[in-house]
Amino acid sequence: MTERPLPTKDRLIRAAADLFRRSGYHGVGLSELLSAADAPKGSLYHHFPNGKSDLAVAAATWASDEMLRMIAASFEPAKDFEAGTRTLCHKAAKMFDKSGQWDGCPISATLFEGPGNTDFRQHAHHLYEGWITEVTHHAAQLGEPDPRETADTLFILLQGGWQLARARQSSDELRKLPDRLFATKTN
Amino acid sequence: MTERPLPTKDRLIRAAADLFRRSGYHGVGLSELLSAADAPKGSLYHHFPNGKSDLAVAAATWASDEMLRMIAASFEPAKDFEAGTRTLCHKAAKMFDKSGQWDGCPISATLFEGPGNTDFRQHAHHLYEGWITEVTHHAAQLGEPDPRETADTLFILLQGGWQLARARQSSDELRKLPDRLFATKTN
DNA sequence: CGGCATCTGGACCGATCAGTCTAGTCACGT
DNA sequence: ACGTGACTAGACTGATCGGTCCAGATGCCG
Repeated sequence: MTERPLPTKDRLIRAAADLFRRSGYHGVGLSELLSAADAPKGSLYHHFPNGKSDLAVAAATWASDEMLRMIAASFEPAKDFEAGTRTLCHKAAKMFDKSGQWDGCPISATLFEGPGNTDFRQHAHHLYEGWITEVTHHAAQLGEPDPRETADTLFILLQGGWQLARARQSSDELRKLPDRLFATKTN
Repeated sequence: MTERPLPTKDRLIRAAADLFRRSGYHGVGLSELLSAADAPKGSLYHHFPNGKSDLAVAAATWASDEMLRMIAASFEPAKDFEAGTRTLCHKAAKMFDKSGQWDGCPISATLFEGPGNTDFRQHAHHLYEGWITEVTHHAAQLGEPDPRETADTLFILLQGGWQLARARQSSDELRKLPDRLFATKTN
């Protein structure tokens, strides 16, 4: 992929997304962040005038966009909704393994665990609804009877499944998700 | 909301459970913690020699025990597993509303977002398995065909549903959980 | 009463926190 | 070659962090 001469701003965003997901907003210090991104403090406050909080929003948004891309890449080539769901859960499991099996959801770790700030939480809500809207769209496209409710259910399963996978240190919990969703629903 | 008859140690544990759930382990300072518990620093280090981390483990364990009690109270008087599940989700919804609708799961906020410490995470795993074991027990007791898998699913739904409820600021997401679980499962 | 252990109160510590500030470097248009 | 704005570099600051320490209460035995 394109990873060669990544500009400082992007290095900051990616390092932030990575570290916040691992330790939560308050669990990451600026010094750790900057050394991970290999950037000096001046650059941070040049690109993100409000410092850590601005960077956190950017990092969560970037992570959310990646998730949207993953959703689209799973459902667009799918024959039906079940196939797309299986692909998505499989991709999520791979991401889980690649992350070291301890990280949480990038959005909740960054925004929900962040400052008491209401803007943070509403932004998290906005990003989550973006995921659900995207899934709803594909569910409708693929002829699912109740796309809105189905998308909600898939969101819940992914969030809960990720948590269980994290506790058990096993991405299998994510791979088994579609079975839970479709086991009795084959009509 | 005065807990005056409560001994200092318990006041610390409850304040910690409350605050960690709201802001995560790193998001709560000792000063905030101590003023919430109305206790001086000396008491903390008397009751919890290792300080914040000891207290966090105690708080998470206490919160977990409360959850175990809630599970037992939901399933013991239940005619069947579905009834128990509905009671449990209803109780969870009430707890969600009472918590101010922004707090997360006390265990993951306290232990997963805590220090990189492996002990923390394994303890979280241990507590979670305690919940699942308890639900498995009741599911078996109430004649559910596959108690282990059913308990896993309920755990996933509760974790994911709580997250969605938090984003949407609506405990209805928790109340609707049993419908998602039993809608197509009317065997 | 004395003697001892448990618990409390808070002053104090070095480390680290997020954030500020300014001098210096660099790329690029002219 | 020069000027200008975008960007980097890191020393510095005041606040707050978690943690230590010990003198004083307090309770509970004799």
